Amino acid sequence: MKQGLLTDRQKEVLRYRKNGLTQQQIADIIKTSKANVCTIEKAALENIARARDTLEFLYTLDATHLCTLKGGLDLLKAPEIIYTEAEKVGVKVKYDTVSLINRLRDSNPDRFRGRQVREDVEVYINEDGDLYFG
Amino acid sequence: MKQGLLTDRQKEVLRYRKNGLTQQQIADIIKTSKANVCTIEKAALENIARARDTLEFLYTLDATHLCTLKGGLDLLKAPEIIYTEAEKVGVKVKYDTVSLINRLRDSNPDRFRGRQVREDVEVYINEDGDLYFG
DNA sequence: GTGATGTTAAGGAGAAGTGTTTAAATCAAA
DNA sequence: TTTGATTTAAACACTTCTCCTTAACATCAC
Repeated sequence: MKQGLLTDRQKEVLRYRKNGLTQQQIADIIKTSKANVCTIEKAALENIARARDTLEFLYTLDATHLCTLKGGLDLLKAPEIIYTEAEKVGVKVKYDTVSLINRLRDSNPDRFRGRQVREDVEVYINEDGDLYFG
Repeated sequence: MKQGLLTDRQKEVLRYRKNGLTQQQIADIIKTSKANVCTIEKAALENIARARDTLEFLYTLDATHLCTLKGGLDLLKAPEIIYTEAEKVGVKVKYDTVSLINRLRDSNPDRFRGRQVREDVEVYINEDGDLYFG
């Protein structure tokens, strides 16, 4: 099985960066353009973020499905819906209104436009009142 | 940015599996063959393993490069090399000979053939004597 | 402004991943 | 042994990723 998201190239660049080299210096070493080094580094960081996100998802498997935030919904109405649903299943949400909205928006910025939910968002909650969005 | 390694299909299958459904039952629900469900589930688990592996790599960034095991090297000679190098940098390796070899082989099975190292393997060590291979 | 650093966009070639089907193989339990 | 569950392999169309180049743009320090 292929293992690890990062390519050899990406690891190489990350190591050099960790050692404080500039993109130009790295470009000289690995014989390519600095633009390319930038691209490779960016891809590497995205891959790391994706890895984190993937493991984050595993939590939703242990959590129970709470509700679905329908596309078109006003983001500011989400907390009340979630609090109500959480109460039904007897769990206290561990986030206040503001941090709940922040968590929601941070979970996947692409799914929101201003105050509006663009696509359906599934909401999961675990025993601790932790929320996950999928 | 695309986020998460798992496709919707893969998440769907994992959720049904978590709920105890058989591959056949899932196949009926999502209207495909059970073989396909198996493939999707397997791919999902591989992706999760890859995510873990990716984050594991981050540790090597905080570690210092110890040495390179050259292709063709006898695997059984690796521990001595590593112990010697670790001593030079003043760190005690936290693995005995046997578990060191196991860790090495587990790190990436493809890189070994029997007792022989096929490709160069970079060895990293951190302050705790933990080893990472890249 | 000049130079160094970093980012972004557009495009291309090759590699890899995904979902799918079909068919065959393994495995455990009734 | 027969049945249900799971796994594997091969093949195919599609999509996405990766690395690369070139060229332009944005910061920031000197």
